[in-house]
Amino acid sequence: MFSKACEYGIKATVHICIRSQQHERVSLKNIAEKIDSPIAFTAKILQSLAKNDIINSSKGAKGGYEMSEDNFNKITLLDIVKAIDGDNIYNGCGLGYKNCNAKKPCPMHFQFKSIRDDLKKMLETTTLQELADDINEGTSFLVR
Amino acid sequence: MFSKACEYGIKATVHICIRSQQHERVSLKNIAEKIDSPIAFTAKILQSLAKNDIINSSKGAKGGYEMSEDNFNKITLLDIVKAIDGDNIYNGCGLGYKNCNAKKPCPMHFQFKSIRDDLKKMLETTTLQELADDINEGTSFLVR
DNA sequence: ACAAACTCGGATAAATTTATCCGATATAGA
DNA sequence: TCTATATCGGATAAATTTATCCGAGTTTGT
Repeated sequence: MFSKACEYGIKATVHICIRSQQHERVSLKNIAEKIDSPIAFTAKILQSLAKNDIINSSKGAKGGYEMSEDNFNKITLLDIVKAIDGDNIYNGCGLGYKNCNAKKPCPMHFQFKSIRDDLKKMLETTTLQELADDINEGTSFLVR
Repeated sequence: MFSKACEYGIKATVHICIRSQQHERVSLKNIAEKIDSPIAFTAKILQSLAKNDIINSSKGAKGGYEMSEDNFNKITLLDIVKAIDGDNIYNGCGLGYKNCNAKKPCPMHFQFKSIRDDLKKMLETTTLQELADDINEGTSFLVR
């Protein structure tokens, strides 16, 4: 469904959000350990999340990544997915046609559209804060 | 969403179904031209569809691919997707965890599950016959 | 029996995604 | 100012997906 880069990006952002709620900055090393991801690859993903203003990064000693409090309930899964995988997964045609629309639909168009719309809606209504809170409450689990 | 191999596989099967409704066998070359796919790559995909009993292949002169009439309304999109991409897209965890379930859910688990279930339901209730009929009626389009 | 028209399947190659390495640069603290 | 600790970012490598090539085998029709 999502690329590995995107999976890592979501996990990382959730972890950063949780720690930022506790006013703690986290290092790349810490993140990669927590979410069990390759460290250097994770660095690239975090860079791109930072460039997209989803997280903030600080260089140097005591540096690391954090999320601004304002962003807790502003950033959604959609922001992350869009930044890493682009919008193809919830906007693109199921058969890969570039010119597929209601006027000239591919055979799967209408069946697919409602699923894509649901997916998009889910992504854009799920905030990082919700995800973090669930984990804090023990309702869901990031680390296995 | 789906791999390119899977997209080609769906398009090819729909085309084969349409021609089989007209009692015509189609060659690899004809299929690849119609669905605008790389011919040799398409051959591999057709081989795997044939091995999964979704289509039948015949070697030699006048050979090619066809679908048995019985299969028109038996084969669904799910059969094709399962044969080519596996079941991960509608069964797998959104964050890639292998041990993600209602008892130990990942942060996206429940939001995702309903979408995956919808996707699976759509795939397993859409038959090749329906797709072919829509095209025959001019309601949808395979060739652009 | 032979030739033409096909698919099969193994070996490669190209493209993309995932992953690693490392020097450059920035920051905190002694 | 110096050192330890971080991220940044460019180069490279490994793995996977996509795509190509071609000889072998099969079938039809002559």
